[in-house]
This record gives sequence, C-alpha cells and structure tokens, in this order.
Amino acid sequence: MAQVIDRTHSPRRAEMVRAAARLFSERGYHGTSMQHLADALGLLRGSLYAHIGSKEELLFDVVDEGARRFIERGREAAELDAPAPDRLRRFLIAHVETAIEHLEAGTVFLNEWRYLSDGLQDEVKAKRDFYEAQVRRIIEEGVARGEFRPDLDITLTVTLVLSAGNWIYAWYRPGGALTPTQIGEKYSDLLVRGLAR
Amino acid sequence: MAQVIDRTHSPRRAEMVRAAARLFSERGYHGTSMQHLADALGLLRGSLYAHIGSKEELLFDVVDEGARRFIERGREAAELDAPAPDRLRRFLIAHVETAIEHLEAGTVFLNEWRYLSDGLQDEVKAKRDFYEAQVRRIIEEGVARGEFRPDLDITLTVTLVLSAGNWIYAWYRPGGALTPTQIGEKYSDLLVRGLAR
DNA sequence: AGCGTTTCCAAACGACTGTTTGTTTGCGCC
DNA sequence: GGCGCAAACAAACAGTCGTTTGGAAACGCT
Repeated sequence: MAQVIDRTHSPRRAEMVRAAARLFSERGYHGTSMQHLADALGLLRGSLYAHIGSKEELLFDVVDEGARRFIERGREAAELDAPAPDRLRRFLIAHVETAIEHLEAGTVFLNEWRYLSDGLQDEVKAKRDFYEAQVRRIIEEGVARGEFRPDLDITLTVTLVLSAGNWIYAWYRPGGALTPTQIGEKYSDLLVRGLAR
Repeated sequence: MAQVIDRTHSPRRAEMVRAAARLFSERGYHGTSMQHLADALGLLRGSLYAHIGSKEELLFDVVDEGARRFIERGREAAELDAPAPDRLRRFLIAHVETAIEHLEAGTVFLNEWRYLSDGLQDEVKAKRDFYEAQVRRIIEEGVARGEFRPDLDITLTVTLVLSAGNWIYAWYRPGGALTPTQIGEKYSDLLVRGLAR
C-alpha cells in the first residue's frame, strides 16, 4: 500500500527534494538509486520512506518545482505592458536567470520528466504548454501590432525562442564570461534583429 | 576480463545496435536493461554477449553513430563555396534532415552521451566540438565578408544556431506539417533576417 | 516525569541488475 | 558424414534495486 506522505512543508523532506534535484540532474533519474540519495543525506536507504512515498514522487516534486519556477518568472515578463520586442527580451532574461538560479531542478524538468508515469506526465505537460503559450502570445501580439514581420510562421518562431532558452542547460556553467542578464539580452537582440547586417 | 568483440560488420551485431538505439532513445540508457534488449530481439539476456562486450560498448556505438551522421552531412554544407547565409541555410537543412532520418541515434547522441565513462566521453566530445567548429566558421566568415553584422557575439551566435538544431528532438515528430527541409529553411531565414519587420 | 510524535535504524522482502560459464543446437563445407 | 563454427540456451554469479516492517532512540510539550 503506497503510503501517502505529508506533502506539506517538512524541512527534512525539502532537504531530500533538494538532494534529489542535484543527483537527478547529475546522474539522471534511473541512474540515481535510493542508496545514492541516502548516502548524500547520511541516512540508510529505508529511512527515506519516513518522508516520501516513493522515488517517483520525489521526481515529480523536482520536475514540478522546475516548471513552477519558469512559469512564475515568465509570467511577470509576459504580462508587461510594453512592445513585443521588449517583452521578448524580458522573457528571455527571466528564463536564463531562472535557469541559472535553479539549474538542477530546471535540468531535471527538461530531461527527466518523461520518466514520470502517464498521469503525472500530464500535469507537467499542462504547465509546459502554459509556458509555451506565453511565448506564443508575445509573438502573436508583436505580429498583430506590426512590431514583428507579418509573414512569420508563428509556431516555428515560438519553437525557436524556446530552443534558445531550453538548450542553455546543455552548455551553461556558472562562472562564465556573460551574466544571465547579458545572455538574455544578446539572445533577444539576435532573434529580433537577426544575423544579417 | 572485458572480452573484446569483433567490432567489424556482423549483421546480428548491427541489429543489436539498432534495437539499442531505439530502446535507449525511448527509455534512456539506465532505464533500459539487457532484459529489455533481449526481449526486443527474441533472445535470452546472456546470449547478447556473444556479439557485444558490454552494455556501455553498445551505448558508445549508438552515440558515435549519431555523431558521425551529423558530421558527415554538416561537412557538405560547411564546405560549399557560397555566401555565409546560404551555407547556414544548407547547414540547418542538413542538420534537420539528419535528425529526422536518424531520430533515435541522434536522440541518444544528445541525451545519453554523458553516461559514458570518461575515456569514451572524450571521443564523443571531440566529434561534437568538430561539429560546432563548422558552425563557428560559417559565422566568422560571414562576419568577415560583411554578410553578417560586425558586432555579433560569435560564441553566443553559434550557440543559438546549435540550440535550434539540437532542440528539435524535444518537439519534432514524424508526420508533421513541415518537411525537414522547410524547417531548416524557415529556421535559417528567422536567424538571418530576425523577427523584426 | 511521562506522553506522543518524529526520525531513524536494522533487517529483510522479492525482483531484477549486468555479466560469465559450460553446453547444446543447427548450418555450411570438405 | 564428420568437422568446425557461429549462435543461442540454461543456469548461475554476486550485487543492487525500490520498498516494507518493527522497534529503538530523541525530541518537544505539558
């Protein structure tokens, strides 16, 4: 009988989710065992189950946290009352900053969500779709107001913007030459103005 | 003693690499057991070891195949004698086409290479760096010839182009509205000309 | 001082892990 | 028709997997 665990704010449990975020981001979900997690916390394997219901529950918590971080910060930028290029700029800055501040949960959100069982996957997908819809709105309004080219393939443009934001995990390492803000600015500038002179 | 297996062209072995590419891309390396692989081939677990040396060897073969596919097709585009925007266009088309034609090996190449042990990782990284250098050369020459803006942040521009190409796995599914060629064309057009009107 | 609760240990559960071994099967070839 | 060989089986290896259980500490509260 899969015991239901107090999902509310136990500090010890939050510690476990944090450790899981680090391990899952480094070794992947299936590459991380409960033994690894217990070692990281100085506990025995079985002791973890006083705080969590299952390994998958832990994965969901990490993935969901990643999704919420992006949505919250992205919403601020998307709801601004400003020209679309400015909102795109703010959105990308928010994305890069969030990605760096929550590098581990974000990595797990993007790479490991597919190992969730179907029901939990749907929850994550809904949040991801909401996030994408914010980008789409910026692009669509930019086109409608004449700030972006009228011949844009909206869907593919949205995908390109998200590609820039999501691939950051594959290459960004803290301590680089550019700050997250600078990366977001340069990305939006590149996307809006293009490579051509 | 890790037995060394005939790496040359055994058809049965190639079948195993193909099955591994599919399973690794669907379930991840650590999420795929030798039992899964044996089931897919109608064999017993132990029988696989008549053809391969280890599970990791199988992962390397899949990852390396993915890397080689991209490099070969990308080189054709990069070596063209044409303006940089045209070469970028051809490069992106080649990338998207390769990604679709070898969706499974490509997915594993991008997502599972980090589970290789250090020595094998280095081999993969060298190929990845070579691929990136081709993009960099296109951008640099485009700037030098005045075809691209002179104030480009080269490194970040390269990263943006690669982001577009590499994130395709996260969303592309065969049978979509756009052909790979169209996606590559629209992407390069977006990147070169930008979103602004 | 004593109760209740939280936290963890100790030990075990059955199932599964990647890999090795010795043996058997079936085919092409001389 | 026996030989050599490749392919697969059958069985076992030692270890790990995620999870459950019963009980022992350690805590805060009154």
